[in-house]
Order: sequence, then structure tokens, then C-alpha cells
Amino acid sequence: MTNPLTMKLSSFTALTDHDRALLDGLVRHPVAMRGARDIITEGDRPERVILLMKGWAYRYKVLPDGKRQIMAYLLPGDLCDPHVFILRRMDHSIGLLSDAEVVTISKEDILQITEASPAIGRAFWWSTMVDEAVLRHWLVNMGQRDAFDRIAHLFCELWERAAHVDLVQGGSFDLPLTQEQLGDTMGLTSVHTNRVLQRMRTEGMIALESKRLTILDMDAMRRAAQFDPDYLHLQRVD
Amino acid sequence: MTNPLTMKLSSFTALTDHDRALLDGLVRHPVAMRGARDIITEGDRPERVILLMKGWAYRYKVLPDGKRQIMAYLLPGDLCDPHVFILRRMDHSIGLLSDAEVVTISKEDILQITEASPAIGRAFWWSTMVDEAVLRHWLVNMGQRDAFDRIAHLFCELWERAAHVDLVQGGSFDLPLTQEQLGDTMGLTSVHTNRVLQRMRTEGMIALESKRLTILDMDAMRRAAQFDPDYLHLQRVD
DNA sequence: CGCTTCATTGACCCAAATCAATCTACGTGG
DNA sequence: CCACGTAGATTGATTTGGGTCAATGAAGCG
Repeated sequence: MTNPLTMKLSSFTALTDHDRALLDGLVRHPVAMRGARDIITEGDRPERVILLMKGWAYRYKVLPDGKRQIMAYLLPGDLCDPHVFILRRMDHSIGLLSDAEVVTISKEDILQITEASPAIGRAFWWSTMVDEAVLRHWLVNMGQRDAFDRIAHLFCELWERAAHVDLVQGGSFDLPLTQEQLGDTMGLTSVHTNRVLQRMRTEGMIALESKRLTILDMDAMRRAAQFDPDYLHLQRVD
Repeated sequence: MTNPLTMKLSSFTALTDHDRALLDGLVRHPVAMRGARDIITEGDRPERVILLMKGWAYRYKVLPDGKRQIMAYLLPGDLCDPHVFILRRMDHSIGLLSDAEVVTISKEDILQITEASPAIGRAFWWSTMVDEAVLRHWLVNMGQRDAFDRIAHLFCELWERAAHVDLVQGGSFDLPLTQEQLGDTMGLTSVHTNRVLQRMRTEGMIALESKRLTILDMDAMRRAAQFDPDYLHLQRVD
């Protein structure tokens, strides 16, 4: 019954039992949170890092003119804001998409543990590199694919990640997003997002109802997205 | 006469003289490289990390259908591919944009030095977090701004970064990019990129000739881009 | 000097935005 | 249990930023 952070970091680099015990020691006192609300707001100077244990969260930025860009989705095991170490103040916000459970860890504890174990320090570093790789793929997605293929790519990614943390059951998973949020993720309006989803339905690629997504034709989906899951680094890479 | 890597890492976290000496020890035998060629190609499995000492490089990915997305520009002091630690094989390429000078460092040396000094390990981690922050801003740029504002934002960023490594002289700096590369950075065609540049010229915002960019009206530029340089973390954040 | 890459400009087209209704599901108060 | 209010989903009509296609200039270079 390891905690999801330890599991995630172990997948990046070999950790000793002692390392794992140290990590487990950080993850205490989970707190349940209700509904859809911000857990960190742009401008904050958090003293603790938030680890998501259950539920979905998303990272987003709102521009002065009100436009919003969603930059990441966070699943159990993800650290919401390791950036507290380098950001004077948060330059974006993080909100919950569902009921959730979180653990907070003080900056000092993180620094201390990386001091005590270079392997853990490395694992954190590598985890950040994976996040960066994901962002690079999102950038490619935004820059070079049309609306349909873009959404297909996101669906493939979320599917893989959800499956990795056992959130896919019976060929479908909860996707607690409105079409407006989906649009803000892909740089599209909600109207156009809706039309793309309609087309995916018509073409028999997906079923999506009451926030639950089924990918009916994964081949077609991956083909449209030119999807290759390697960049997610969900497998052990020893 | 510190090397640019040591300078960069020192700007993220306090390093002891001993740490600096260790880092300086890594940076030996610079190699001059000519012209515009790839230094790492998608599919490679590099054993050494490349540190850019002089010149410009760029990170890019080519899709099966030939579309290209440029994902980053690299300046002196930047590590081209710390990702070798997590990527089985490179999932993108890196090319030079100018004559350059590079130093290569073996993976083992990097691991060893982070083992020997947690502060250096942390500095590498933080450097990766800064790269990630930059990518997040690129994503916002692509998703929410129109062509004009997008290019304005890129120009602001490159200006800041070039200035930081003393590449801005007399109010202008070398920008060794073709309009096609600029377009592939912003998800635009070279034709449309050209029209945007023409407009910036007409409006007296820039002068751009023989690959040298002058920003004539920095206020207008920053306003269009809604530019806030904080995310680049070019100042010491102790 | 001839080649080739890059920049520029015009004419036309299309994917996605915008504007504007509806329609639907769901939570709330009475 | 029902009326109502509201957020979200849907659909149609229209506009537009940026793409596509095609030609012509300019500039760097062996």
C-alpha cells in the first residue's frame, strides 16, 4: 500500500527501501476537499507543496483580457506546484476538477529529503523533466495540429495517464471537464469544441456522456493524433 | 572568468566555492562548430550532455507529415539535452542556428557531481523548472494570442535572454532565424509571419535586416505581448 | 554569373471564431 | 413534487484570421 508519490518517483530511478521509507514519511495526513475550487491562486506564495492523492486538478492561467489557458491536468501522485522553489509567487493557478484528497509537504521537508538522499533528489528532477516533455508535446499539438487531431491527442494522453493510476474501468473513465475547459486547453472556443466532439461521436470514435469518456475506436484516435505514449514515461526506464 | 553554466546555476541557488569549482571542472575542452547543422537528431541515444557555450541553437520536432514545431531557443549557458537521463532516445532534434562552441559532459559526470553536492543537484532541478515555466508561457502564447501578439511576445523574451548573456549591443541583437523558422515557432506559415513583420515595421516597432533585430518601441511591444519577464528567472531569487 | 534559399506580395479559400438562439439537466426553494 | 434559475450543451448563420497557391524580387555564395 505505497503512496502514489513514492510509486511515481520509483518509476524514474531505482530507490532503496530506505529512500522509499523517507518518502512515505513525507506523505501524511491526507485532507479531503470538496468540489471544484482553486487550491492555489496566481500571486500566492505557498510554503507547502501540494500532492494530489485522489481526484483531478488542472493548472491554468488567466490573462488580463480574461482569456484562459489550461496548461496541465494533474492526477493522483502528481505534485501540483514544485515550482514554489523558484517562483517568487505563483504565476498561474491550480484548481480542482472533482472532489479530491491532498497532502501538503513543507518546502523544508523536500529540501531536507533531497539533501539526505541524492537518489530522491534525482527522482524529483527527473519527474520535472517528464512534465517538461509533456509540455513540449502539448506545444507541438497546439502549433501543428488542427482542432480534431488536437483533441484526439489530448484524449489519448488522458486515457494513458488515467489507466496508469487505475482510473479506467470498463473501457471508460471519468473526464470531469466542461467543453469550455476542453476548449481552453486546446486554444479553441467551446462552440468549436462541441462540433469536434459531435463529429467524434458521429464517426463512432467516442462515447461521452455525463462526464464519462469511452474511446470506442482507439486505433482511429491514435492515428488522428499520431500518438506515441513514450513521452509520458509511464514505464520504468532502468 | 566563470563559465556560463556555473553562472547560470549560481543564479538559482547559493553555491559554495567548492560547488563552483566542481562545476568548472565539468566544463572543459570547448569545441567549435560551424554553421547551421543538427547536433542531436531525433532517435539518438546520446551518452553526453551538450552545453552551449557560444552561439544559438534550437529545439524542434518534425511530425510524420513534415510539419515542424520549434519548441525552444538555446543560448550560451543552456544545456541542450538534460533529457538524456529520462529519454530512451531523443524524441526531438536540436540544431545550431549559427557558428557555435559547445562542451560535452558525460552522463556519469553529471550524476557524480549531483551525488557529491546536493546543492548542485538542486540547481539542475531548478534550472529544469525554469525551462518548464518558459514552456508554459509558450503554451499560453500559442493558445491565446493572435499572430501579432505572439511574435511580439517571442521578441520580448528573446530580447531579455539575449541581453542577459550580453548579446544585445547598441539596442539590437543578432536573431539568426528565417521567417520560416519564426513561423514554425509560432504555429504560423512563413507568409503570414512575413506580413506580421511588415506590419511591425510599418508601425515603427522594429527594424529587422540581415538577421539583426532592433526593437524600436519596446513599450508597444510589451503591451502587445502583455509581457512580464518574471517567468524567465533571470534574476537571483534567494 | 548562375543557383538556390529567403523575403515579399497578390488572389483566393477555409478552419475556426463570433454572434445568437435554443435546448437540457440539475440543484434549490417553496 | 414542482416551478424556476442557471450552467452547460447544441445548432445555425455569418465573419475573419490565417492558410494556400503562385509569382516575383533580393541576397548570399561557390
